[in-house]
Amino acid sequence: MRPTVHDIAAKAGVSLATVDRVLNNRPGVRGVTRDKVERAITTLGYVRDVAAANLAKSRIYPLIFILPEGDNTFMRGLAVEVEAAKVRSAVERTAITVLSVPAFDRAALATALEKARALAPAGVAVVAIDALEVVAAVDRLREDGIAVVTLVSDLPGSSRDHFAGVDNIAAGRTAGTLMGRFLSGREGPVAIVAGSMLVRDHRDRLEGFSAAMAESAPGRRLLPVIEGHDDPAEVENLVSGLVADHADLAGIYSLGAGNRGLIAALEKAGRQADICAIAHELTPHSRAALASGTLDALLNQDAGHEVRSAIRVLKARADGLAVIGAQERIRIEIFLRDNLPVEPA
Amino acid sequence: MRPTVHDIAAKAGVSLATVDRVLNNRPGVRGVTRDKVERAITTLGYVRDVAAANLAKSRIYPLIFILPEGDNTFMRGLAVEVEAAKVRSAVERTAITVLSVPAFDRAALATALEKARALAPAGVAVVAIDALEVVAAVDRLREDGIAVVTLVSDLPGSSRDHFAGVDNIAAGRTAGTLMGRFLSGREGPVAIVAGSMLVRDHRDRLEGFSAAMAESAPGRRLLPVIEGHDDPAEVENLVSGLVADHADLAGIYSLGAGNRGLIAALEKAGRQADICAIAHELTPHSRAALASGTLDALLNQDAGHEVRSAIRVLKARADGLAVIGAQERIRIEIFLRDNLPVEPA
DNA sequence: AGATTTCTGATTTACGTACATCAGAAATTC
DNA sequence: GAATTTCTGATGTACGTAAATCAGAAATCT
Repeated sequence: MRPTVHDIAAKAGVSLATVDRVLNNRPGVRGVTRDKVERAITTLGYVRDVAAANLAKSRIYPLIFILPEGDNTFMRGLAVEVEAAKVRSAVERTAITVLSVPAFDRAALATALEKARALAPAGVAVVAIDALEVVAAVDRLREDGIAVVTLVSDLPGSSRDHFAGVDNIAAGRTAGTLMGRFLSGREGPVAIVAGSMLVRDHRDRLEGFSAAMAESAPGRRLLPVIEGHDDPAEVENLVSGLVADHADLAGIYSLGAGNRGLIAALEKAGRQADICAIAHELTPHSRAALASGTLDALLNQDAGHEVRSAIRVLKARADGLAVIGAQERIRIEIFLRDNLPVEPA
Repeated sequence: MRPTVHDIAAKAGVSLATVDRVLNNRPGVRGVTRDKVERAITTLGYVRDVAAANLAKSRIYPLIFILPEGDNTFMRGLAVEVEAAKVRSAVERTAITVLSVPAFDRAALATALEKARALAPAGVAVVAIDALEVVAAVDRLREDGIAVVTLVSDLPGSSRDHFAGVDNIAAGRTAGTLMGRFLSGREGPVAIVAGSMLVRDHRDRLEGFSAAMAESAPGRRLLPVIEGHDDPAEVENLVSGLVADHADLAGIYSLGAGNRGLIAALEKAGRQADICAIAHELTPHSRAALASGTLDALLNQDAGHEVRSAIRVLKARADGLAVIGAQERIRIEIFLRDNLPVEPA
C-alpha cells in the first residue's frame, strides 16, 4: 500500500500538521524536525497524490490564448484545439479565454496583450509577431508575475517562459534536404513561397531551407522569396505567375499557409506531377493533394500537442514549478502519401 | 463554479443517494425519477470529477507486460518505458508486472500468457508472435475477461482488444517511397534485411516496402530478403557479405533491429556514403549514424507512446469503456539528419 | 525568573465522489 | 386493506491532502 501523510507523521514521530508544513515548505518547523520528516519521506518513498492534492486545493488556472484571425486552416485548427481544451477545462481546472487579433498586425497584438494583462490571468499563450512593441508587452506581463508561453511563432528577445512550437530552422532544413534529394538528377530552379517575413517561424524556415539546399544540392538555383500572406487567393495568383514565368521550375517550397492556392495553381497549370512541391501543415486540402501526388511531402506540427503543451507549461509556471524540457518538445512530423494518418486531420 | 452531485440533487429535488444511483447506474431508481435526475445533469452540464472519483474508489489496475528478451536496443527501450510507467503507477493507480520471454519463441510466449492468466490481472500487454498457440492463449485470456493489447507486433486473428503499434505496411511503404526517390538517377539493386519473417511487423514492412518500391521505382531490382534475427553480430556478418558480393549495391532497407551491425558493416567497407541506407528505430547508434550520413533516413515508433497508449487502453477496457481510436493511433515518425530531436533518445 | 517569541501538536473542516446502511415512503400484489 | 415489495431519503464513513485554528511546549531574550 502506498504511504500517505499519516504514515510519514507516524514514522517521523510528528504530527500531521508538521508533515504538511514540510511538504509545502511552510515556515514553522525546526531544522532537526524538518530533517526527520524528510528522512521519513524518502525511506517510505512517499509521493504526493496529485489528484487528492488538487481536490483539496480546488485551485483553478485562468488562462488567456491570443490567436490570429484569418481563414487559413492551420490557425483555425489551432483555435479548434483551444476550444477542445476549453471543454476539458473542468477536468484540468483551467478557465480559458480566447482573444482574437488581426493576423500580422503588431499594434493589435500589443493591445491584446495589454488587455490580457488587465484580466490578470495565471498565464497567457500567444502566437507572437517579432516586433519590439510585442516584446515590451510580453515583458510587462512577466513583470506582473503572469506566465507567458509563445505558441507556434516565438519571440526570442522577450522574457517569455517557454516556446510551444517546433524548431523552425530544423523544419526548413528538413524540407531542404528532402527537396534536394528528391530532385537529384533533375535540372531547374526552386521557388519559395512564404507568408510574411515579419513572423519568426517563416524567417527561420527560410533560413533552414536555404542552408540545407546549399548542402544537399550545391548548384541548385533558388528564386527570390515570394510573400503570399497566408492567403489562398494571393498565393494562387503568385504561384500561377511563377509557373508561367519558369517553364523549367523543378520545385516549390511553401513555408507558410494558404496551400489551397498553391495546389490550385499547380493543378490548373497541369504541373502537379512535374514540379516537386513541399509544404507545411496537414489540412484536408493538403492531405488530398499529398494523396493525389500534387504535393510530394508535407511537414506538420501538431496543433493539439502545442496547445496541450502550452497549457501544461502555463500551469506549471503559475505554480512556480519547473517544466521537463524533453517532454514539452514539439516534434516536426514528415508526411509522405504513404504514412498519412487514416483519420482526416 | 462547476456543478457537483449536491447541485444535481438540489436541482432534481432528490437526495444525494439517488443521484449516486443514477450516476453509477445502480438499481433502485424509478424511471421518472431517473429522468428527472438525468435532466438536471444535462441542464447543469455536470461532469464527474474523475480525480475525486478515483480517490474515493481507490481502485488499482493490476497489469502485466510480456516483453521479449534479447539485447536489441528497441526492445530494451520498450522495457525502459515500462519501468518508467511503473514509477508512475502510484499516480496512475496501476500495478505493473513484467514477464520476460525469449525472443521469437512461440511456445515460451504461449506459456507466459498462461502464467499471466493465472495471475488474474485486469489487463495484459504483449509483444505478439504470429502463431496459432499464441492466438489460442490470448483468446483464453479474453474469455476470462482480461483485457489484452498487442504491443509493437499485432496478432490479427486473435480476439485482442487493441493493437498499440504502428501500421507496419504503411511504414514499409514510406521506406519504399523514400528509397525510390532518394535513388532516382542512380543504378543498382536494393537489399532488404529483416529480423524474422515469423513476426507480423516485419512481414508487413516487407510487403509495404516492396509495393511502394514497385510504384516509385518500377525497374529497380530487389535482392532476396536476409534474416538477421535482430542480432547485431549476425546482421553485421550478413551485410558485410552482401556488400562484398554486390559492388553496385545502391540501397539497403533494414526493417528489423540490430542496426549496430548494419552500421558497422557499412563503415568498415567504406560504403557508408555510397549506399542509401534506411532503417528503423531511433537509438543512440542509429542516431549517430544518421547524423554522420551512414544512414539516410530512419523510421521510428515512439516506444513511450506505445506503452502509455497500451496502459490507457487496458485501463479503459478493464472498466468496460470505449477507447477513442484516433487518440490511440501511433504515428510513424520519419527522421532525417535535419529533424533529429535534440535530446538523445 | 519572568516575559516573549518561535516552534510543534492536536484537531477540525473541506474538496467531490463512492459506497454502505437503515428507515421510511410509495407502489404493487393478494 | 393488509402485506409485500420496490423505491427513495437521510446519514455516515472513506479516499489523501490542504489549510486553518488554538493550545501547549520549547527556546530565546531581558
